Amino acid sequence: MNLDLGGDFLNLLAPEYPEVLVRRYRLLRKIYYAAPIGRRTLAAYFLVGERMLRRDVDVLREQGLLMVEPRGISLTPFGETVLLAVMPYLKSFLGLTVMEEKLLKLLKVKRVIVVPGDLENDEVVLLEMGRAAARVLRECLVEGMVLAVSGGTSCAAVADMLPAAPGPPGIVVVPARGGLGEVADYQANTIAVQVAQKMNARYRQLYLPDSLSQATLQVLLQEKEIKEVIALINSARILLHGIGTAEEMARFRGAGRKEMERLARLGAVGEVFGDFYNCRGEIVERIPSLGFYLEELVKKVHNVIVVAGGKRKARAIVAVAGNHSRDLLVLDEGAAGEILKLYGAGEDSLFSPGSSSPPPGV
Amino acid sequence: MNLDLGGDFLNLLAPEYPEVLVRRYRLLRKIYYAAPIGRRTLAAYFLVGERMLRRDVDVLREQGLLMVEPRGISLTPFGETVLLAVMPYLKSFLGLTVMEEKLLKLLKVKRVIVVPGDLENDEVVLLEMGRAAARVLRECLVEGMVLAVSGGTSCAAVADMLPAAPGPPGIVVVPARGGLGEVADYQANTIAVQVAQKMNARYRQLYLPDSLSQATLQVLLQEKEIKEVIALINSARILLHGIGTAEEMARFRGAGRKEMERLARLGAVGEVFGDFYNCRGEIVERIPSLGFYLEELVKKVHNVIVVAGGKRKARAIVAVAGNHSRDLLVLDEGAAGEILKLYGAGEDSLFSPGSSSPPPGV
DNA sequence: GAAAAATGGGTCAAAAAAAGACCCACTGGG
DNA sequence: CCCAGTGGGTCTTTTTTTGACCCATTTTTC
Repeated sequence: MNLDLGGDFLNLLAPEYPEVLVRRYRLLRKIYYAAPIGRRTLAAYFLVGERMLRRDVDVLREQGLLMVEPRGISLTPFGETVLLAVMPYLKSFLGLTVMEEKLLKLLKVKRVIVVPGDLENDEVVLLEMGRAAARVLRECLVEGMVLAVSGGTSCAAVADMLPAAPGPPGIVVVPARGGLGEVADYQANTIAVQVAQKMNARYRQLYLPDSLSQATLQVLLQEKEIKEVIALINSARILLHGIGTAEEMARFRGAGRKEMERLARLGAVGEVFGDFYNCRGEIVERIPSLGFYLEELVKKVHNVIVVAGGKRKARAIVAVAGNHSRDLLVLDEGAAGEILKLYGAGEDSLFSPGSSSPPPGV
Repeated sequence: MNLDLGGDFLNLLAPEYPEVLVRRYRLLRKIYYAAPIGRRTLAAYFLVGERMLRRDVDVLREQGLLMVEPRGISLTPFGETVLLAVMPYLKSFLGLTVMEEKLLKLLKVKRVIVVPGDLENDEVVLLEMGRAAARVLRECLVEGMVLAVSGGTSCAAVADMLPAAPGPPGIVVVPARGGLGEVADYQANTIAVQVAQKMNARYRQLYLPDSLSQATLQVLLQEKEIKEVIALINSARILLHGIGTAEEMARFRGAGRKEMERLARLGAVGEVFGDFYNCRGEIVERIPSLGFYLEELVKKVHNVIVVAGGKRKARAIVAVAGNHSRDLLVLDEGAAGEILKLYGAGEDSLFSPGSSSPPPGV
């Protein structure tokens, strides 16, 4: 699709246009996810004045894209259609399509989806990523498969956005790891349940705290229930997981200051399943938790789907997906832009303010 | 190219954008043809305030598309590049591409080029049409061919825009008709000379007033000089001509009121070479002028190129090109839109104010 | 069922941007 | 040499935008 070039040319004639376009799109998207929602709530969300937001709402209402009712603002059916239909064009327009192509070359992934926006500015981006991943996830499901899901906000978003419709028969959903001291909503166990219920599938739980002494772990691993679940995990054909930054994950696991410094010295930037990766994708530290590690698992799994977003995760994503094969990577524009800025030819964008794009001059 | 749909979707989010886009494009184009040109002159041309025009100029200057110097405003090399490159995208954006496809089906022409804008609002459209026709014309030229050109402003524009570069050897340019009482610049003779000189080709002139008594005509036709030129005309392989509206042409030939009424009664709407066509493409009246008529000529000619624009010529164009084979029709958005409104599924556009496009609502 | 929170619509004044109408120094072609 | 035409600057007026409210109503919550 050679729309990009044309879009760029057209933008030279009306350089102020992309900004409003993106602003209105974000508005539309937010309403889609939060409807019915009020004017003031929206204004607070986007950190703009109430009146300013009102103007955009008025324009979009006049276009028949949204309706404003006493209970709040929502999309019209037409608005929903447009929101969905406009996505590929907007992606082309924003250069996300070429970003995807660049990332395909840069990373060791079979497929890349870049979602417009930045997780760190706009939380609906997380839902959007979840929706994208969920759609692909459903396509991958085959009768009788075991699906392993990890924890974290990203995976939770996938579960959230998964349409509630029966999947193929015989699917079993298992958590890909034990419980971490997280909020229940973001635990692998919780997410596994949610996914299974939406698809009307079976599920198993893994009651195994993540941070245990080796001795205790060995004892627990003899338990029949736990052994069974671990066997299931190891037989998974689909694996869905997120990526953590080394710093956040270490802090999260209650690492002391000494340990943090050690990780930094080792160059750890990304974390998955207790394994810490440096920027070249080498595992520099692993927290012995369960009897399996990601690397062995990944080799047997048919489809590995990764979901991660936000600028701050750029390095972590490259660390994990740069040298280890993944089948699908869903990320956001913020992370994608940062990755290309760090490791490839960077492209600045509109969603992430601060990096304005000066015209090429003559 | 499915850019149109995307453009439409994107326009739903920013409905005010197409207007500025077109306005800036017209500005750029006008400067291209009239550079160096001053702010005030431009403002007068577009019928807008000086300050308003200034803003657009400022924006485009900041984009590096044009430079403003003491002698006036002109395009930068980059601006010229953009102006040329943006054309196909703009045409898609404005729906001209689909217009071309519709016209191909509606009319009996092998190829259609619709130029953005309306001749009647913006005179550079004429030049733009001329440029488009000139480019194709040059492609058609083969060594030793005879090229017959007609008169009128449209053909004059083609001659104007023809790049001054030698064509294939042995080309002979002849006027396709005798002199009409027109301004010299628009006479077929003049245009033939201009075309020939630009291509460094030979040419012949036809000194034969268009409106003569049959008797006088017969005498003149015995002249060796004239017989030779007529023979050349009849051997032409390329024919370039415009289209006149019946009314204007009749008035132009000094028709009385009675004759005008007669033509109207006959349903004459278009005129070419003294032949008047009704809307079904039938010749309802012919002014005996030379020994040849268009129909016989067209059959022998390899390439017939027609250039005509302006809303008021819509009916005439259909009358001539609707039932008589033509190889290339160059027209403007105004005429194209009017034709489709009259004879096909009309599409309203931005160049022709007055026909705003309301959103489809829900 | 009542109270509380949130909704859209409206209004008004302040602020900012746009627009119009100039004047001025200067260039460049005739 | 002159003078029409040029861009730049500036002033005021007008329009638009923006912010900050209040109000009647609906919806939710307790």
